[in-house]
Amino acid sequence: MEPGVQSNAAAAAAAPEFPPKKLVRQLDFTANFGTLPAAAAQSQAHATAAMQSQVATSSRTSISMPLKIESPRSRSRPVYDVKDGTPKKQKQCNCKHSRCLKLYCECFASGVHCDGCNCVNCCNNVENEAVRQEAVGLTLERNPNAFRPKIGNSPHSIRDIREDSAEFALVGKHNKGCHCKKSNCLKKYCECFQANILCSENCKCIDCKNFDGSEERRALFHGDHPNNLSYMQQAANAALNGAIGSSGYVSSPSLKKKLKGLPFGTSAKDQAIHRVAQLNQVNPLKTSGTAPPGNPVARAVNSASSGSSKLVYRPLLADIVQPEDVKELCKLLVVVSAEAAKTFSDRKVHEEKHKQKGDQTESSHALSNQDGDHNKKALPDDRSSGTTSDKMSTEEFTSDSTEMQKGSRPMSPGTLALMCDEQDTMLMTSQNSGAPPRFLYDQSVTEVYAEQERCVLTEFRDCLQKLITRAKVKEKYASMAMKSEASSSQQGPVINGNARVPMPSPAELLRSSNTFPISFHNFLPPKLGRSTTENGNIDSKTENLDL
DNA sequence: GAGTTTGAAACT
DNA sequence: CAGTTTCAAACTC
Repeated sequence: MEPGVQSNAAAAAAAPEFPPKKLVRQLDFTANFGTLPAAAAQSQAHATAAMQSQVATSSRTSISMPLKIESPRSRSRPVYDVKDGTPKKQKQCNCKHSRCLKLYCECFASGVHCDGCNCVNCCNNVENEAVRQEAVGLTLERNPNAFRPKIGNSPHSIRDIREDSAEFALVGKHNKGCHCKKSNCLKKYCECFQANILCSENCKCIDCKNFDGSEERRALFHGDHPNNLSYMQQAANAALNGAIGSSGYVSSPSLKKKLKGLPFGTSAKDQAIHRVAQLNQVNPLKTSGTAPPGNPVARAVNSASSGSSKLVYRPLLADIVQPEDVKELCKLLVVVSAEAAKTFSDRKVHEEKHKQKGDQTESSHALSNQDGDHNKKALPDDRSSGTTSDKMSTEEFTSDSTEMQKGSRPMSPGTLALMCDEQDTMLMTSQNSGAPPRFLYDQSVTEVYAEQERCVLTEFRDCLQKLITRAKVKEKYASMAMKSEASSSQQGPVINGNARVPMPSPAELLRSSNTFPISFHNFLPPKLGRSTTENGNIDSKTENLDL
């Protein structure tokens, strides 16, 4: 073994100043380095360097900050197994000429020591910590943001992604943007693609096809590959777990074949798109402001390109769940959440009043009662009408309230991330609705969250169950329709249970059938008042909710 | 597994 | 800042 190449175990043992190698890399959507000590109120470069220094010397700071310097390269760890989604062993670099002291090296770029890598002359280890630190300094000198996450908040959040886009994209944006020229931003050469995000206006790519609404991208992510959904699920899971684990995302051989098989730049359609892209200069995003789908020309081409002769994958739910339904559901859940907060607050107020009343009664009658019973007696009777989980959530979180006050909130990072945008709104809503604000902030924020989460998840579950029922019914009808078509010997290609036959297609049959409602609207719960009117307009209860 | 392609990083 | 070189990963055969 070369002297520079170290063993993983030795590195881990000898490098207590660095986090364990297998730490899940976290997507820092906030990129919030502003939480660094005021003492580090220098440039961001210094802040980052100071952070490394702090970490390296295991010194001060109880401040919440990433212990590990995030990789600017989203292509690195963790790698998830494409089959079961479990984390695989991390990748190892193969550097030969950089001594693992430049950003070429994934490990170095990730801010971790090389650990069981196949590198040559590695200096990214404990034995060469001085050299390494020097390299870190040089790198930061060149680029103060070198070790910051490359993927930041998206300017086009979920709401801006076209609802009818079938493909899945994580919300995020490459801070620097990619500069791809030949990969159409649809290969892992592209940092955006690798991070499973759409190219943004930051990108300077040429002939980009990694935009929302891109047929090529859609084909790549949808196709008829049975595992594609699981890939997406995996990516979503990785994201929810704070990782940008796209590395294992397109790594399946079958999907590679699909990639390989894509007729990039060969079809007339592609040429048309190419021309449009060129008309849009390099990166269409830069000229259209949003995405090519916002560009009428590009949209037209995309639309035309999905011609009638092409086999189109149509999910069974395609006719049931309309884009507006998803939006609608989201709004409903927001309302449910707000309602839950309000209800919870009202209940608490009632409890307080009840308790005070009880105190007065007790004090007027006898002083012999023990104080310790007050809280238990104060538990409201009306809670008995609640569900078991209702009680549980309240009680178990009440016991945590002191811990919560200390700043520790028993909430998953995923939940936090999901709620970070909404929680303030929720609390404001609750306060404005008459709930004692101090109570919310000082005691029961966690309880409110728990209650909201419970209500939202319950509502969502109910919707999904109904959706499943609809899908089953539809599947049955589709199957029947196909059989009848087959028997009339006008058989067309069948994809996933949806026959593409001259006419009438099962979808048309289904649409024209009154047997069951097509629209998702129809089985959204009437709770809180339907949030859409008959003609599909959103009523005043939800229309001002900014999703 | 070797060779090629690709695009970020580094350099001029 | 633009052009070129270096580099290592992704990809192809």
